Amino acid sequence: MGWTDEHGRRLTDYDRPSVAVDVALLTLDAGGRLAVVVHERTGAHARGLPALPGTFLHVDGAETLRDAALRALRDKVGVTGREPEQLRVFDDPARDPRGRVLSVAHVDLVGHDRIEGTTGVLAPVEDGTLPYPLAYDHDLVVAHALRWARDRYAAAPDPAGLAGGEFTLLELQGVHEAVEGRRLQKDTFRRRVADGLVETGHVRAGTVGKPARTFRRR
Amino acid sequence: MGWTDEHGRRLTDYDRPSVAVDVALLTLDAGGRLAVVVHERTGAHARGLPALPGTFLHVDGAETLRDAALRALRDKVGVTGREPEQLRVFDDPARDPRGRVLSVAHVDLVGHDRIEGTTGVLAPVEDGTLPYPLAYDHDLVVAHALRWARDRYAAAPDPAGLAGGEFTLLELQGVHEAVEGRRLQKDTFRRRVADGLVETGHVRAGTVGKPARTFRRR
DNA sequence: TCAATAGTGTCTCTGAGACATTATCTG
DNA sequence: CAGATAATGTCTCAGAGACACTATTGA
Repeated sequence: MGWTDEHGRRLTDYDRPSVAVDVALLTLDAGGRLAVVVHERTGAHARGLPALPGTFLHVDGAETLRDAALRALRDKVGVTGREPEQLRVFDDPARDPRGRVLSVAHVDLVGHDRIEGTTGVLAPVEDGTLPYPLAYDHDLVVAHALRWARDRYAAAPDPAGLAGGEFTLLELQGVHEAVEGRRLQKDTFRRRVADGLVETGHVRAGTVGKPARTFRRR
Repeated sequence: MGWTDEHGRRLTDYDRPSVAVDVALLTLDAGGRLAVVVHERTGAHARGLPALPGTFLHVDGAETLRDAALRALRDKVGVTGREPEQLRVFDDPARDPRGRVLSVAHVDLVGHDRIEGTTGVLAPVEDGTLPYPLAYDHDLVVAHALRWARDRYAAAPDPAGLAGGEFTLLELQGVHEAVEGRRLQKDTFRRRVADGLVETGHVRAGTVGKPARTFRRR
């Protein structure tokens, strides 16, 4: 790399920060409540508060941020096949006691079924706050992720597919209530999402009351 | 820095990327059209296409991304007193031929008066495209910045204050048409912004026709 | 039959969009 | 006065929100 800048120096003559990625992976717990996947750090070299799955960007090998985020999900909580989205960079110089570490926060939403059997731990996100603090500035990351998810769910019916492939309107409404963090009115909700749904022709039978029709996302 | 990770290594044992900030500073040119501030790079060590004002993050001294963005604006185009906002990270491994450089793109909107007399050059952003290509992936940055600006201007009247402190509704409409990139209907526009404005009590006199009342943002 | 859940008709309110009209200035 | 620009009355349409009613099932 023989390039020099306006002062005649090479890139590597300057001090560089470490760059990490952290992923706020949101999901619903068994009770249908919004939660974020964290991992307990119990090793000899990494103890302390639970943290979001994260890792350092591997510069050798030209890894992208997206690939690093996928690697963190796989290695830290055993989740694969996701498509995390960039949220923002957290750059408080004091955010990591080990040195100057920028964190490129990512966010994704995943169905509960993809979490089961993994090493991830669910931390409920009750009205925007966690039951215990997270490591580094990860509480802040979760707060941003939550706003991102709410914006997306306000704009389209279940964009992440948390309700699964086929669902009744009431099931879909439950997912939206969990993510958006507020109760919704069923008739208003139905009309809001109707355009984005296709009827499957099936019904959800075997319950008390009138069986509900099921839908797919368009 | 004695901290070690789960593999017993220090942070600085890993290869780290260079981190740059680039700022898409949007403004209106003399004709009231949307433009982005670029600078020509004519030095011996940096020739080529015009680029957005940018710089490398200074890790020594614990510089934040925001401070680096402000420094880039001051040193590269002579603009001060702004509040750039983070847009996203561009991380294509091939985006900079000098090596692995992540760019944290920022965006800001500034009144034309703050650009006059600076070393910046205005590149018009005609319906989202530039008249000539920019260095690196800066065309992509501008495209994202434009979307950001349009979203903000769709939500509130002139959030960046491009119209100045006191303006007529038609002047405000001209600013919004330039940023949003479409013609607006005056009566619809007036009602849309009315809530966010306060009447000054003055009128814009000395023109032909009925003098217009002037407003301030609330 | 009743209890429970699903689904819809309809009313109000708000805001965008558009057309046409009225108001007030300069020359 | 004419011409130009400012400002607004009013109509339509669409969507959110809410209430109440009807529909269909199991027990």
